[in-house]
Order: sequence, then C-alpha cells, then structure tokens
Amino acid sequence: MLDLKFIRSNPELVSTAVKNKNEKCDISALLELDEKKRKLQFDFDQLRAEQKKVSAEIPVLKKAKKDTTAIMADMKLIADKLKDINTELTETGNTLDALLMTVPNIPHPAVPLGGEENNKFIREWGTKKEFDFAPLDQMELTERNELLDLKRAAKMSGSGFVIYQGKGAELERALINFFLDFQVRKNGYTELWTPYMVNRTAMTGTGQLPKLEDDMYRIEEDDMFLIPTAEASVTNYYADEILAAGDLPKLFTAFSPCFRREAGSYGKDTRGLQRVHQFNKVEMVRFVHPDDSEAVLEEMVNNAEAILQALGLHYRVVMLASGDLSFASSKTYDLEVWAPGTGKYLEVSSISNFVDFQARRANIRFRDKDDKVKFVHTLNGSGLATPRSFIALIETWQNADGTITIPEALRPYLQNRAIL
RNA sequence: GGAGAGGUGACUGAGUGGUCGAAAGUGCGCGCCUGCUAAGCGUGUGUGGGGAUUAAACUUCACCGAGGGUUCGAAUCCCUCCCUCUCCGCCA
Repeated sequence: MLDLKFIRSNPELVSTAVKNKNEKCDISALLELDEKKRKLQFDFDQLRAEQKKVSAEIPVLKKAKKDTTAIMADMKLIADKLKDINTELTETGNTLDALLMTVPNIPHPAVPLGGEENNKFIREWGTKKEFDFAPLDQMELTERNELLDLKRAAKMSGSGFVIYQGKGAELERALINFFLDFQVRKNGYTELWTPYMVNRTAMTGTGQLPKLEDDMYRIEEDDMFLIPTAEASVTNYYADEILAAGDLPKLFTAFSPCFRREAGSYGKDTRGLQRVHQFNKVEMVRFVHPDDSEAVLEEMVNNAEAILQALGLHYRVVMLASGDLSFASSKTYDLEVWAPGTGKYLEVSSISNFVDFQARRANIRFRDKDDKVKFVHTLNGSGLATPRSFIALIETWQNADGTITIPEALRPYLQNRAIL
C-alpha cells in the first residue's frame, strides 16, 4: 500500500496513477475518512488521557480512606463516552484500511502510459529461427511425441489442466531442475520450498487481495488460497519482521505449482500449454535496500535472460505500460520468448519492482545504518515459468522428422541425451 | 478429532486488577578503565499513530498472539478465534 501521509500530500498524483493503471478508487473519499479518523483519534486520546489520570488517583484516595463514589460515577460517564468514540474510531479505521488496500502502486516515471499496445520494446536476443521445413506447433509436436495428455487431464480436472507424460514429463522435470539449479548455482539465490496454500493476510500482503479474489482458487473452509505464484509465500517469509542492517539483501528462489482460475480469459490464447489453470514456475524474490531496487530490477531481468540464452531461445524484453502493470508493481519487464511453430512471442517471465508497496502491506522492515526503521523494497520475477518455455523449446529445437533436439544446457538433466 | 500446557520487547524470562511499555538477565550502542582478545564499571537501548515544532528536545494515545467483553482502571478476570508444544486417537 501507499503511505497515507504521501497520499495526503499528493492527492492529484495518486489519483492520476490510479487512472493510468485503469484502477478505480476514490482518493478524496479516502482522504475524508482519514481526516475523520484523525479527529476521532484526537478526541479519544484526550478523553483517554483524562481517564487514565483520574484512574490513577483513585487508589491513592482509597488508601487515604476518602470517598470515591462520586468520582467513580463521573468516570463511568467518561468510560461510556470513550466506548462510543472507540466504536466509531474502529469502524472508520476499518473502512479506511479497506479503501487503502484498493489503492494501487504508482507507476515509475519511466513507465509508458497507456495499455498493452504501448508496452515498450527494450531489446532482444537472438533471432527468429529459420527452418528448411515447415515447423510444427506445440499441439502437433506434443501429440507426435506423446508429451501431454490434455484429454485425460480434462476428464478429471476440466479444461486448462495438463498431464505431462513420458518424455514430456521428463522434460518438464528437467526444466524445473535446470531452472532451480541455475538460480542457485549461477544467479546466487537461496532455495526455498514453501507452502502452496496461504491465508488471507499473506495474500493481502503481497497485493493479490483484495483485487484478485475471483482469480484464485479458494479453500472455503479454512479461508486459504492456492497460490497463483510462489511470490505469495516467499515474499511473506519476512512479514512482520524487522531485519538487521546487515541482513539485506536477501535473494530467494522457489519452485511451486501456480494455480489460476483465469476467470474471464476463456478462449484467449488457451491452446495447449499457453494458458492453463495449474502450471509450474521457478520464482525469484529479492528483499533489498531502497537505494538498490532500481539496479536490482535490471539484474533480475538479466538473471532470467541468462536462462533463455542458455537454452538458445530467441526472446525480447519489453517494459509494460502503466495500464498493463499489475496492481502492486511500479515497474515491470516482461520476457517474451519466440515460439516459431505458433508464430508468436509468449510471455515466460514478468519481473517487477514493487518498491515499498508490498513491504508496507506485509510490514517488512529493516533497520538502516542511521538506526531508523524503514520499509524494504521487494522485487520478484519468474525464472522461469515452464509451460511457455516448454512450447518455445520444443518448437525451436524441433527437427524435420518431428523429433526434438535437447539443448546442450539441458542434457545433464536428461541422461545426456541429444534427442528427447 | 480428544486431553493438557503455553503464547510478554532482538532473545531468555518475571509479572494474576491500579503509578506496567512492562523487573531481571542476555545481546546490542555509547563512555570509562585496562596498553592485545577477554573481563570490569557507568549509561543507554521497542514499534506505530496523533498534537506541537524550522528540526530536535517535547507531549499524548495505542500495542504483552488476534478480536470482543467486564471494570473508574486489564499484560493480569471472562468469551471467541488463531498459533506452538506434549500425550491419545484417526488417516497417509
């Protein structure tokens, strides 16, 4: 969330940001509530101070054998009044908090305005692969090599679920292991295995809630959510903690399946592995000093790029426009990998700087060198998500006979085979 | 699921209705002493909100797992929930 004091002194700036992000929330209503709350708080404090003062005198008077019935009767009135004020104060505070939770993060000044069409091309690596035969797409390749069974997955779970089988399962497992090893051995992250279900507080901390409640799978009975990304469990690792000055930065990587209802996106790029309800992803998360987050974002993009390069996959880097940014992000780069059979660039990684937005919500702080307690900056990004990496890989490395060559980097994970 | 114990500051741990934001110890900061490290002595050391201020000093309120309640007054009593530990049961 944003700092209430910041909103107070920059209401126009915040309102503009809300609009640029295509979000809806009433900043002036929020500020009115804020003022109301402060007024109530002031009244409460005054009255409460008096109550405390008199209450402290009562035992003294009693000890001196003075009659306190009159004073106690007066105090009863004050106590009642305090209760009333407190009720209103609590209600106002709750409403204010709820409203504050719907205010999105402010896009970084470098972020282009507008929707997806205004995403900014940053750079690309490699070129679109040329074939001397007509390349097949993921559907044909997975079918020919019997890598997936979508029909049977649908039987038990519905559309949008996947069964990897045989060599497909091996490839999926190899990718996950390769990604994890890469993050740990080459990029310097510490590996975590975290819960795949988290509670409401955690989901609010990272900013999935309240906005994305309908996009997540919820376990009603326990009010838990299946994580749509490991970000939810990894970022909450330090929730409600104050880290020591020397603790930063912290770099974590975690594998997790990701569960997304994808409500409202039916029929949109849903072929095969393109958009599924459950997929595998290796996530990178960093907790850093506020001074470092801008540079670290670039580093993390490089971390993810290095993996695509190792797999010999052509990709481009784009910076998301304000309207395409997620609720909590201030700046996001997407990595889009080229899938030659499908003929499209597919998003395989989204890397974001949340600055202090998540840290405020999840209450993640550190003690700076000046001894002041401050919010850390959090960043995260996929490194990488498997389904589209899988598509790009098999489409890029396919052979004329329909087989798939395994890129060098991945061979140690597949018994050093050259062909899948 | 059943029975019991417990959740206090960075940590250990006291505190069962009144001046407790909270003893003591550890750790950490600063100073002194001691001419290595150590030990010793002194002193300081929570977070957040409001008010005031150029700023600090200042002042006030909240916070002892969370939320309610009783009371003039709650870390302390009552209720609900959450979490941890031990034992039993059940399932894998």
